[in-house]
Amino acid sequence: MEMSQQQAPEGAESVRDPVDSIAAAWRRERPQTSVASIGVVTRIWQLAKHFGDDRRRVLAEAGIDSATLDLLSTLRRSGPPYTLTTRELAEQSLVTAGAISQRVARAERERLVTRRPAPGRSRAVLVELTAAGHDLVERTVDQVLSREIELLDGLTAEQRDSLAELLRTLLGDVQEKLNLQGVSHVGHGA
Amino acid sequence: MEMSQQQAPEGAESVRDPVDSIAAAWRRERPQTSVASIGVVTRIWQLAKHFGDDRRRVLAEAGIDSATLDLLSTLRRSGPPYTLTTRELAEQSLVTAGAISQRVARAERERLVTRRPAPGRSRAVLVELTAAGHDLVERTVDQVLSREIELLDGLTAEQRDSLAELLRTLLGDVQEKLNLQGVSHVGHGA
DNA sequence: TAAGTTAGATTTAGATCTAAATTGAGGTCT
DNA sequence: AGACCTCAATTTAGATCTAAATCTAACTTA
Repeated sequence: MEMSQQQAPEGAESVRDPVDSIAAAWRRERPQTSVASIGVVTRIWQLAKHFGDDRRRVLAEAGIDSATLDLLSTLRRSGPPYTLTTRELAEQSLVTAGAISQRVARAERERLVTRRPAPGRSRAVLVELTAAGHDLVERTVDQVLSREIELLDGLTAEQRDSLAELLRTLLGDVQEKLNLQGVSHVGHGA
Repeated sequence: MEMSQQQAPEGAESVRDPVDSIAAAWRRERPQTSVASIGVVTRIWQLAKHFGDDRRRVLAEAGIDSATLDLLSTLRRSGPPYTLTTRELAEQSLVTAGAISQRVARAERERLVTRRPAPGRSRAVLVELTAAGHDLVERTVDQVLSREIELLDGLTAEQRDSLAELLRTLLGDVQEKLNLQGVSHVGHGA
């Protein structure tokens, strides 16, 4: 249950949407503040919030949550034998190792995955999709992705592509700056 | 403590970054799946995660969390008398009314805001920034916004502006589709 | 005015996450 | 061999959020 908002137009120049109003308000209240990032960062933040909230609602009807779908999708996408180590899962999911342990434990409790020590000399743990887990992904992934396409359909294909291109550049920069390399999708992350 | 990731190149065509690999993996595993949204949605999701994680780290050093800064910033930005109703706060923060109650209760415990019933016939509650809350915002907002500018500085000014423009369009569409109107910033939301 | 309704804020229950502490298998050094 | 060390996974502690239940003041209506 998320809130919505209304914003009265604000400062001097053209205030074209509520995010512009935020920048305008800062300029008015603290003229020395640099608001150059707001138009990009706040909109990314809000879009992610909306996408995430919407996905939660879509998935609630299917009886699964985003974190679990993220886990199952990562395994499904990896192809047969649908098995990854917990480390590989953590790398792709952008969450801590502790969160992965908990996600796997939950999914295991629901019989969506199994967990076993890797053969050989490693301490790794292998997580494998069960038939039930596989079925659940097949039933839900397309729902989630079609809903996303619906949410994007106000953009022309050209706009969508230039947006994707700019985001790719930015994400690459940011990951480099954070000394990270992140990924995942359908799980937002799927 | 978030995880990073590495991705081996994948499918047939040009796989240019880890997000492309996700789309390529879906095309390989489920050719009927529509992956058109992934290049936009997943990148937005990951960027929001990185921005959020980074902000958390920046703010931890200053002894404040993103949710509290979001609250204080919204009040600060609104200008004198730095007072808003809880409803106004919820509208701008994109979180539930319950979350706002809890945020305000925490901030009140730390003497960063005060809370009192609105005069007149309404049931509204007025939340007002204290001097300590005002000081804390002044000390931290610029830190947060400069850090964001740093994270964006791989883009040229033109790229940043077209990105902001495309995001504005998309956010407008999405809010309309969700029958919402959302906002906030410096709080990611600030 | 009394009963019932509405609307906004708060509280509660339950889930999830991060960061830190712990565990335990393997490997190393002497 | 025995004592350490290292690394990955797990567990724990604590924080926060959503959704739903509750509370209560302000209205409505007969």
